[in-house]
Amino acid sequence: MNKHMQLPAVSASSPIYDVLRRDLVGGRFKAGEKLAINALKEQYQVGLSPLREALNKLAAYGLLVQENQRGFRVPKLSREELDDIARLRTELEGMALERAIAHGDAVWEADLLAAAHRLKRADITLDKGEEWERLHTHFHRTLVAPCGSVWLLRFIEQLNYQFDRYRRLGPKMPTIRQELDEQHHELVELALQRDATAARALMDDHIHKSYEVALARYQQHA
Amino acid sequence: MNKHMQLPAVSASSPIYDVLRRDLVGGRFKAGEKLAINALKEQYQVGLSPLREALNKLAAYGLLVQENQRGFRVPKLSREELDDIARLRTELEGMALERAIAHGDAVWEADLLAAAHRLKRADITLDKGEEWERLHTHFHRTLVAPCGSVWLLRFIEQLNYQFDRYRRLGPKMPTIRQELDEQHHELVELALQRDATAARALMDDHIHKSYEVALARYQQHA
DNA sequence: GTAGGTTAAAAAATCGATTATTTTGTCTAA
DNA sequence: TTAGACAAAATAATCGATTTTTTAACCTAC
Repeated sequence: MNKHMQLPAVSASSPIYDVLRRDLVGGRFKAGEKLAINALKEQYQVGLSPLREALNKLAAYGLLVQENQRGFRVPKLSREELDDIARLRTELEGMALERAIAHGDAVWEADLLAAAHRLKRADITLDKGEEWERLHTHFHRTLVAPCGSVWLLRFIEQLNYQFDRYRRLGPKMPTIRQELDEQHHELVELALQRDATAARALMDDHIHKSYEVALARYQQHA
Repeated sequence: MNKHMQLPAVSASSPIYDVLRRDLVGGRFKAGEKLAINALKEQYQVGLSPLREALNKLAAYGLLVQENQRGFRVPKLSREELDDIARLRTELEGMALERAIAHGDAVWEADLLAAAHRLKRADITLDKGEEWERLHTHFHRTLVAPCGSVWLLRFIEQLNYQFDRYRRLGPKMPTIRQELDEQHHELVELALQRDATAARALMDDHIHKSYEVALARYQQHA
């Protein structure tokens, strides 16, 4: 495992919190939808208190909107917000990648290679979309992990969840995905070569391509 | 009021949440301290459910640490984290300020002047430290408000709360504070002149000076 | 005297029920 | 027909009590 710093515990390991976050990011709820708490209670087979606490956390985290005395709602999607998220991702992940390349050690290099390999394997045997998502998230996290800033990592994680709400609106697009997957490996190569400038440029392009996928899906979605 | 975008509702207006956040940022709890929920319940005269929901939100927001089945704890302070926060503040607020200067309109200019003036007034009649803090936060928020990025504003807000946990460790330092206050007015001037480069440089310096204050207090605190 | 294990006390988390608020439907009057 | 007021239903929020887990104290055996 990584020896990197202890995160200030964003996700207390409450199972219902994790499950709900996964379902929100994965698009199991419609954007703008109002959550019927009692229905959720049954659907997920949890008590009211743990459920409400999870919803509160998710709201603080930006994956739900809490309205005064009227419960919780799935945030709306908008072109403007997608642009915002993609732009900030570019800035923050670029920054983090540069720092990671400056500080990452041999363990990081090994982790990176492993994460990229597992991702490719999961892509070839392309069952289990959820498993691919997990590995994809893990790869991008590994890439920036040794950037040295706990807070930067937190923000990047948050932005990625938000971004995925758009990206995962539609079904897979095999051609563009293959292109993106190749970039994953190129990113590893550049990172191992410690070429921060080229890596950052590629990361910019990678996020931009993902953005175009997300945007297309968002526009089809309407 | 501002006509700027609807934030994705970070703070649901639960009164206990706001009060607790203020007290956490203001240093009414010791860093590392374990929160006794029943004591809080009495102290703040609230029920268990609203209290726990507030604590959960604060944990998701990074102002508390939630440990598996052992309640909530005030996060520890560390030199490394302070450095991290200050550095990220510099990057993010600099970015936001540049964008705000590019997009801010006449209403913004007026808001800025008003916020700076109120802050100075509160400083002269220097009673009510809490009121000064409110106005200070409001000034810095106004400065970057029209940056056009909801998420950037969220992250900056979060970082400022964290930063203030360090800055507010000790009593006022009149000399350095005066210097910082002058910078507030200079920031307004540069913003009105739309000199993004100079404004950003000044902001860098402003945050750096604040950082030195915070660091001194943190070191005295041990 | 210390390590390991058992029990008692304390605290956190959860549950079921109650209360308060909002939403929906219906009726009346203009 | 429509706007407004009222009542009923639905839903959210809160409360008090119970259950579970952790922490502390104590005891025993080595």
